[in-house]
Amino acid sequence: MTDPTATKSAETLTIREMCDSFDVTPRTLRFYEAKELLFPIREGTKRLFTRKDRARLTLILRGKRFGFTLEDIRQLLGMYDPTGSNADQLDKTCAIARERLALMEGQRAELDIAITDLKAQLAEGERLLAARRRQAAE
Amino acid sequence: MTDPTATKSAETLTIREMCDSFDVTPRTLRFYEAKELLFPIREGTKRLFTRKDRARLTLILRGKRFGFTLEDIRQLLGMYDPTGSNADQLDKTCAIARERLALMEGQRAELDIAITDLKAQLAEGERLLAARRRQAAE
DNA sequence: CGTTACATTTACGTTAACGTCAAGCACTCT
DNA sequence: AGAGTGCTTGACGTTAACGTAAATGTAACG
Repeated sequence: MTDPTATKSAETLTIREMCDSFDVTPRTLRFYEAKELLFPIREGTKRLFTRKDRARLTLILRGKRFGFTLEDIRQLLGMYDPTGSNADQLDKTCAIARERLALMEGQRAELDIAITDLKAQLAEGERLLAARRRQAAE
Repeated sequence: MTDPTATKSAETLTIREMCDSFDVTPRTLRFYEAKELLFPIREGTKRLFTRKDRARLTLILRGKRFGFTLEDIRQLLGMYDPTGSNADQLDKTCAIARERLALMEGQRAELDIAITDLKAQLAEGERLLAARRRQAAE
């Protein structure tokens, strides 16, 4: 037992299980693999997604929601996974991370502005609506 | 003076002035006009951008930074500009705005998570780097 | 052993948001 | 009048991030 060749089941997910739990299509997962964002185990011809793949996918999907490109995300993922981290590779990755961080904090500030703006406009819009309803009720 | 046919200058900007002050290309402005996001005055063959256009462009560019599509943004702009706002049009626009608002607040929450995550990873990365430098100095 | 049910690869299609010519007006300067 | 500069309208090209279809494989079920 715990046969090293028996990589299947329990800890790993099939492509379908993966799709269901993350709400993505198989095409997307294969695409991410082609772009070297995920590295599922190949059991014969099929793919088996590990815990690491799941963690990475979580980060990928999160990154996407902020307009980062997959290439941006691929570089950032180096940060979360220390494979092939020689000295100046890690250094570069840190530099990238600092840039992104600054970018994200700027984005947060802008988002706050946008939220405040939109709230104000919404209030105004609803004020107008209320006024019209009063008008219509006369 | 204040000739109503003389729509040019002072209050309005040419396409180039517009491009320079917003850091976009002419192509972009024409594209936005084609998509009905901007409505510059046509002085003969040329475009003249009004104060309203500038306000709209500010909002467009802001919206873009959060991954909203131009179509999303076009709908939101109805909110900020009450032209053609009959009763249930305004109502719909408010509904859209509320959705977006919820979306943006969710996005802000996630952004906070992502920032915290990235900060932690960055700290870890730099800790590793420091350790290696001590190693290399021995 | 046939077929049903997914998985896989290959490859072309699609959408958004512009970029990049090409060719022609419109002004202005000389 | 000629030259230059900038603006205009097509119209085709491009990139990212997948969608979708076709052909093949394969694992399990009855």
